[in-house]
Amino acid sequence: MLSFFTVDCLILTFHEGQLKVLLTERNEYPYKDWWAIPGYFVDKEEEMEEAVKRISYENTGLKDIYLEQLAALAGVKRHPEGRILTVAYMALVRYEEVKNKVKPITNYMRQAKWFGVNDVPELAFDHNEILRLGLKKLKTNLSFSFAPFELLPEKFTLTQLQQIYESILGESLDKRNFRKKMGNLGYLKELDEYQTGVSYRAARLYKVDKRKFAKLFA
Amino acid sequence: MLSFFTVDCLILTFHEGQLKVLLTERNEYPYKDWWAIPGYFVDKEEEMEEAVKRISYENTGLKDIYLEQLAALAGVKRHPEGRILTVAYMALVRYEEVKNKVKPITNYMRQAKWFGVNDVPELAFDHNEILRLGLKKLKTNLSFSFAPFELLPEKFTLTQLQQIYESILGESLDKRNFRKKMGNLGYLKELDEYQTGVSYRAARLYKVDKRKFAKLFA
DNA sequence: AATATAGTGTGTATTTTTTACACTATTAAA
DNA sequence: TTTAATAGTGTAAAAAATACACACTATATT
Repeated sequence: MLSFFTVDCLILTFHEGQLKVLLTERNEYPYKDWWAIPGYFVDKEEEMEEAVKRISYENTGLKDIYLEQLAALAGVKRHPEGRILTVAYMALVRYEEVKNKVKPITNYMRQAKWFGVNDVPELAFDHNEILRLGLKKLKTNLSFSFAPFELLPEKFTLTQLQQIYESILGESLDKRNFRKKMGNLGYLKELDEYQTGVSYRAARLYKVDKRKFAKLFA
Repeated sequence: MLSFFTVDCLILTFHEGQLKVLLTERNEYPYKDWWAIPGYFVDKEEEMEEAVKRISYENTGLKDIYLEQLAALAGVKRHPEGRILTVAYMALVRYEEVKNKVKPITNYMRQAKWFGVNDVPELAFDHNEILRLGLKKLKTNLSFSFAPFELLPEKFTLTQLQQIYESILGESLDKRNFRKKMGNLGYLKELDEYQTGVSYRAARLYKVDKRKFAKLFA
């Protein structure tokens, strides 16, 4: 009589100027050998978000990540053994923090790999739809979401921030106008620090003032 | 091994200048005698949206209504017999079309009644949270959603439209600025018809040009 | 030392959008 | 015919968004 269902976790990051999604190659029926979004069954006594955190930890080695619920999908035919409802979440992670940790710790997945979001094969179940929902939500909420900063290191350059906006919106933005607007928002703190290790003029670093950000959207 | 879950359907309408929500008084354990959002179990072979339509039909007598999925809620303790996942939907209906039909056809509910959304008692389960999610979604998506027109008759006055915006946003708007902006959007068709049955100057009626609307948000 | 490369950093003019604000017109009922 | 209720309308100022071009800095390569 209890609910029996799965969670799927769309894990996105930003690297090499584009949004990337972490996919795993399934090693289990159904859709064996297909690429899929990480996901698994929720334990009977486990809160749904805990399950998502567990699954994303197993795949990225990260705890305490940014999560948003996307949707519940429950098509009668989505699983060959009969309807299995899934609740899809989206997680945003910083590439620098995960790049050496990514590997599926479970044995029901063969390998994990980052794919550019525009370069994703046909996925198991309705996982292409979940990706579509995640990208749409990112885009729709961009102007009042903390999401862009979840994809960046604590200290970042305005060019990095602009690249994230551009890849979420799918269009290029004017540099001067972008900086003017970001400045006007008032929640970016200009630091007296600069990029290191670049072979060109080092850019100034910025931080988000989380208090001011939170106050704006309270 | 199949998923077993419920759907809940937040049914909203607009009447007497305010948003109203349809609540039913439960006649069944748990939360017997509490007010609740209409909802019930999804049949094994039934698509989730079909279940929502069935439930909203049982409560409003209407078919073909506007539906949006809000969220899945699955707290381990939300049901005393153990975790029951629910998928919450929001339905928008026209008061004129439902006012004489509203009554719960099922026997697990005692009565159905419209409540102003700011005048809702403590509800069964996590239903106050579902209401909150629905109102937030309405507000967030207002500027690119067809929702306002789902609450109005096919032909409506600009004052009616403004009242809907005002109650969704929770603030009052300037009449001239509102009309200017609506005019600029370009999807309202001015008709050569006027209100009837009012004891003051009759207002002009308008329609939405659905094609133009769809084109704008494609 | 010269050159190529790549990304940083800045200002202004134009257009568009938003905001603030008050009176006249129409109708039905008293 | 007066009253009450709501419909309907324009303009100016401010703010925000957009379009647009060039010089600067650091490094790597030859």
